[in-house]
Amino acid sequence: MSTPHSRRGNTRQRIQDVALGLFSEQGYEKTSLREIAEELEVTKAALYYHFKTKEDIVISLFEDLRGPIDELITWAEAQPRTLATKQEVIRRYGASLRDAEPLFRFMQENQATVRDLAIGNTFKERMHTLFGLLREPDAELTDQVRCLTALFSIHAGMFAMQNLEGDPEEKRKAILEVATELVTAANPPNRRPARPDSAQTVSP
Amino acid sequence: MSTPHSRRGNTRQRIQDVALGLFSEQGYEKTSLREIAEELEVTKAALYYHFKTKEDIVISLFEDLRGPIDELITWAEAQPRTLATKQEVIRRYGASLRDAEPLFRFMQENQATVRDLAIGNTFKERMHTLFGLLREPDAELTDQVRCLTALFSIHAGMFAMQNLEGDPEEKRKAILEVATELVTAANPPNRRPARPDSAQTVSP
Amino acid sequence: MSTPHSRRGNTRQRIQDVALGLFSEQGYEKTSLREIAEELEVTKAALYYHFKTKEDIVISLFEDLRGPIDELITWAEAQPRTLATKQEVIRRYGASLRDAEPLFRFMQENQATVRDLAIGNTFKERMHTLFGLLREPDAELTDQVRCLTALFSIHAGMFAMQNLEGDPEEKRKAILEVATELVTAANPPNRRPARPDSAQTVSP
Amino acid sequence: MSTPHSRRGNTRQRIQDVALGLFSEQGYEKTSLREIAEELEVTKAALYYHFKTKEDIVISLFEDLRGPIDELITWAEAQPRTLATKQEVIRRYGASLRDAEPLFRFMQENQATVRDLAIGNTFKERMHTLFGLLREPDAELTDQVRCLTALFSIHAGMFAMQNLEGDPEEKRKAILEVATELVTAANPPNRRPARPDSAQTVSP
DNA sequence: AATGAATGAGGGTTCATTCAT
DNA sequence: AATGAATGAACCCTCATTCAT
Repeated sequence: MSTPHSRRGNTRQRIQDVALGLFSEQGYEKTSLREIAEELEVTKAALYYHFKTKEDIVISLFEDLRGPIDELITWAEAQPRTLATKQEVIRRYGASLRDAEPLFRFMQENQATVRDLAIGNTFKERMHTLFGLLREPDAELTDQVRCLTALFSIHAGMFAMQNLEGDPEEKRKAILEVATELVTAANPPNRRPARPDSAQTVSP
Repeated sequence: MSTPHSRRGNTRQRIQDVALGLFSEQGYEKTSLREIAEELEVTKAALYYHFKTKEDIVISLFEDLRGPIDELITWAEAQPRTLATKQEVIRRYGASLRDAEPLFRFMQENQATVRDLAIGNTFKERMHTLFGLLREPDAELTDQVRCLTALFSIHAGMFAMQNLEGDPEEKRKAILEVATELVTAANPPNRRPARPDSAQTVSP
Repeated sequence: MSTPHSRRGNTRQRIQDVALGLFSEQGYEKTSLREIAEELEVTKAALYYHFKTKEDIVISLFEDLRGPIDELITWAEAQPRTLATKQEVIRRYGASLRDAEPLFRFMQENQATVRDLAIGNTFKERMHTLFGLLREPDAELTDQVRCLTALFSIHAGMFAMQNLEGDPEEKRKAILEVATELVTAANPPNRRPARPDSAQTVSP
Repeated sequence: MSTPHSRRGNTRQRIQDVALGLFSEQGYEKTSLREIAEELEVTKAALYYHFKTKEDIVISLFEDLRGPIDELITWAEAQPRTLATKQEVIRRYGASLRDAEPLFRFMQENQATVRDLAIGNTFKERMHTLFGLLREPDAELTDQVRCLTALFSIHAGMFAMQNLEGDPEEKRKAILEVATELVTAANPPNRRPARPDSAQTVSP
């Protein structure tokens, strides 16, 4: 079962798994290919048979995420730009994240690295597109911030709350609830009477 | 002004400045001491005259922040645990961040690194303490999330909004406003009617 | 014509062609088997089906040249050691070179490599034998140099003149003419009145 | 005298010496920095203190040659374009070569490498300039070949004759003599009667 | 006739760090 | 207050080669 032979055929997958684990645990730069190879009990050179560079491993990891998020964007763009749609975007985005938690942890904690990893920009764009789907361009600044915060609370929340007591699934729900609230508040039904209570920013 | 002579005596400071700049621009691991030294037009060895290790430079950077935040904590702990106090905590925290923006950007984008940098834990604890000052331990999970999100929106918002149009100072204000709202919502005056309507925040 | 099917049976030849092309373009060490395989759209392992080692590919290339040159030597040794014979040696040698230009370019530009490639010595010996056929052992040093230069001008000339304007075939002719002149000058008909002006080398 | 201490200050020079030795003995690609470092009893990293890259070592070696050859070119360009000048060019060029024999051997035997070493082109240009100083642009093709051959015989001759018996200095003289002859033959005094007899060079 | 998967050795390069001066 | 010279460890990556299939 675990002889060199029986492993054939799934090495690529195993590399991805181990790499993601280590990258998200220790950071990208601090994880060496030697380390990955050792944990897999293969040689570094074996990694290079499956991936052209270290960066290529990361790229392949991101590819798994691309699909779901692109689908989400495509779906949202086809919907009417209503509050209900936006709330559903939040919900679905949260679901995507749950399935890709380690990868998001990696992104979250290695932003400086991801930033110039080429794939990084791709992702930033996706985020910006999502943001564009939630906000109204002519809305007040505070509303824009609400939408952004909604998005980020999903990202950050997941990891920040790991230390907190409580059932993970319930925490997830709570995060989504708050994010939904934020989006809701940012998209008032009538649009004119810009939340009477809201900040003293505009209006007399 | 910038002759070798006029630099006398402030090299330590200059190292910190350049290091912080590069760390927050490129990330900690990707910034080498050689790079720092070159930008300062001194030798690497000179850095070691002023700092014992690379990590020591980071530590010294964090020290500038320690004071203000410790003061904030001390102050808050001496206040009554009211909503007003919590709102003031948010306000003051936001102010601290503005003064230390590059350092926070560095923290934000190099979490994986900062995490095992010893000083990292110190900071995490501070954050946790701040969090403890905002939340009510027996509050509902969503309220806890609100407080956490308030804190994070201050962190993340600053950088995420750099791409957004608009006057920086106004954006800052908007972020603080949303954060304040979140804390406010998380600390309802009466405590019973756990806002089902949410967001509408204040009201009599 | 170039479908996988039509290639059947001539892979060995194709490897040689591509290898020679790359070796002479980029040098032996800088050309990897991966590169050769990729250009042929086969796997590296396929190369090993046809050749035992990388060096073996080179050896096989040289083998094509061995024949013609050995014939030339055999022929020359059977002739009377006259000037006419020597001139014909030059002519024939030049002809061999034209047919094997890339291989000679490879030799010329990778001497350091060829030198310890085993086949290298074989070739050096052939060259020395040719040299022996042109020169008179008891001739003056300058005459020996003339013969050597004749040989080299054929080698080097071909490549050095690539940058020069002019019809390739005419350039070839010009090179051969000069080489012939050199050999002629090195083998004076009478032998005694060794160019009165020439070096003070021998003398009575 | 040979303690780590007494070596101080001349390491750079020692690296150049050892590197040139090994490069010209074994070839550039086959000489590893480890090898150079070991022969010097320093670490590879020490090499990088003195030279930015492996290529940089080669460049530094070529720099020693640049001066003399540039001087030669400058001098020649200031002279009248007579046969005597050209003969003197050959003489001086030969002298330069003697002082830089190992480097020329390296160039000669690693052309494929030198070709894409950046400095390689620089040198090729110098050679072309020298060639331009010897030949008459409107001369017949054979005369052009004579000039080129003159230049090459100096290069190649040096190494090719190493295997030949005889005093090195005398061999050098012989080579120069032949090269001079070639240049002389390529620049007939009267210019019209394009020597059909050639080679007999001098004559009264 | 050729592939897929892997290896072991080694490549050049960079790093944080040290220490005598 | 700072330098010049060097180290040791590690890095990512590439190579020629092997072998079961």
